[in-house]
Amino acid sequence: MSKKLPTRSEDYSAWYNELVKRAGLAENSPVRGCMVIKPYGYAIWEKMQRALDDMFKATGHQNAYFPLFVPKSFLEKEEEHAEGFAKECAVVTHYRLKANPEGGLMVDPEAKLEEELIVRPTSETVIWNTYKGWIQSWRDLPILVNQWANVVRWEMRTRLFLRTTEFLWQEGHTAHATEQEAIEETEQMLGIYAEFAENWMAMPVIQGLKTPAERFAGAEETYCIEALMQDGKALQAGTSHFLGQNFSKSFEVQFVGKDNKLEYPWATSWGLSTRMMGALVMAHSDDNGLVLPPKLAPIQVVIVPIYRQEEDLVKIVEKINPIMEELKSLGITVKFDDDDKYKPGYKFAEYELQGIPVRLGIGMRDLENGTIEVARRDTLTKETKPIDGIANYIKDLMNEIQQSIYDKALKFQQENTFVVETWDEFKSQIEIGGFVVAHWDGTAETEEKIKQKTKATIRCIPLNSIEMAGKCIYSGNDSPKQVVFAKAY
RNA sequence: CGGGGCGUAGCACAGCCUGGUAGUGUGCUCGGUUUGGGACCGAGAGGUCGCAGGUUCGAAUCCUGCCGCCCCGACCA
Repeated sequence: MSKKLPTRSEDYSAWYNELVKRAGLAENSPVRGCMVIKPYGYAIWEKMQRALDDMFKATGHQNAYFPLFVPKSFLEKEEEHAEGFAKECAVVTHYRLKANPEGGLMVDPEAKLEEELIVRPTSETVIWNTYKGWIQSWRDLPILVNQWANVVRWEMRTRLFLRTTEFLWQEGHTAHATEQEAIEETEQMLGIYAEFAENWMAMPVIQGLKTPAERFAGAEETYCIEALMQDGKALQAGTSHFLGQNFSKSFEVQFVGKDNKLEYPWATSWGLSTRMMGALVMAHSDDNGLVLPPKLAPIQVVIVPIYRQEEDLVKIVEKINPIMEELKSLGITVKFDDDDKYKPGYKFAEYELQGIPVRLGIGMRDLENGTIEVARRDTLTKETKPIDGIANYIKDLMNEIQQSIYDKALKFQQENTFVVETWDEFKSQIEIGGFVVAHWDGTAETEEKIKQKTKATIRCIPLNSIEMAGKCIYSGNDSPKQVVFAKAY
């Protein structure tokens, strides 16, 4: 195996795949389209889970768990939903194997299920079937539930983290007495996703609405956050759906309101998946490996001792122990790497590959001078600092790095967002990449034509886009506001 | 499902065209010297060459069939 990663600019895809594997995040599994998330990758995912879960709880949500299997009849109930997911479902048809006369095992034809079970591609149907039993009165509402789960979508082509057959996510499913309340919930959760992306992942996003063509199957309105990757392609990073009364009607869920009238509750659902791991990699990493924002780094500081003799190491340990304690008491996760199987240079490269935000180096020279070497992963800069007061310095540095990674990503996003007025400009800019802001006449036909001709899709209609009359770049018809186009993952 | 490519040591590959009984890098094991940016020297372990059949005195190499994987498209909250 070569020691160098491929470079980002030469072959982005190869760089990404190699990085995900080499940094110890995940690898392909022998099972079609599925991946193995390795301990280091999972540790980052756990930090993401924790951050999101805290935000969900702070807004009154609770966790619950619903079945993996969806009876086919459930999936059929909401027509658009059924149509949208039908093409990508794994289906359980039998419940038993038996010995094959020719060796090995075979499906027992006697054990055919009367009704096929679908491995959930999403849980709206099982959950609304359950909510039927939970909701009778306005007093039962709202229901604010989230589940952490795995889902299966049988996509034709897969990519580590970005589109795997099985993936992990959270899906929130809420029920409300009024339309207004449900819309507010949808928007609130989108806001939480945006806050998570920007404050935790240090990844700026555009919040917006999907066009009807890009909407979740069965939703009245789909809100999303869209991020820009370093190769100029967009990535849908999270979605929040206003489901109207589609599911409550399909599953015949009704409640008696304060006015003693029967009503259908209003629903939302919102999800964010392990795809965010891919986003994290593609948003910040460089040719030396991952760059993790401190808030999501499983290890925030690594200390590498540099020594020749065993007694030198003892001296270093003596010096470093109180600093480790101090860092821990400041809430910083720190690892001291005295593994003598590898040389310092090897360790430096390895921790850079893993994106550890700060590396401290300490050797005899430092012990004499009362100093320590501080290396930043994000800027790849090194400086020698006095060892006194180093813990507090590191504490501040964590915040500075978090901010600096965000600023860099924001600058990249801004520099790669282009406003275009004409079809020619549009075509050439889409080829180059980035977010392309342009007028659109609002029709599905135009949207489809543009997609066919350029492979660009409307990523979203930004929530903050201002009303500004113009002409559609494709049809020349009137357009009330600009939308964001891009090629997407 | 279409178009292209690949299957040889843990990993990455060469060898195949022109058949002669398997090699390089890296990783691994042991010993020694090293240690402030991926160390060096020496010794060693590790492969039914994807599977099945055929041609041949002889097949990783040629032929046929099958299986698997990757890339590009179609598909994709």
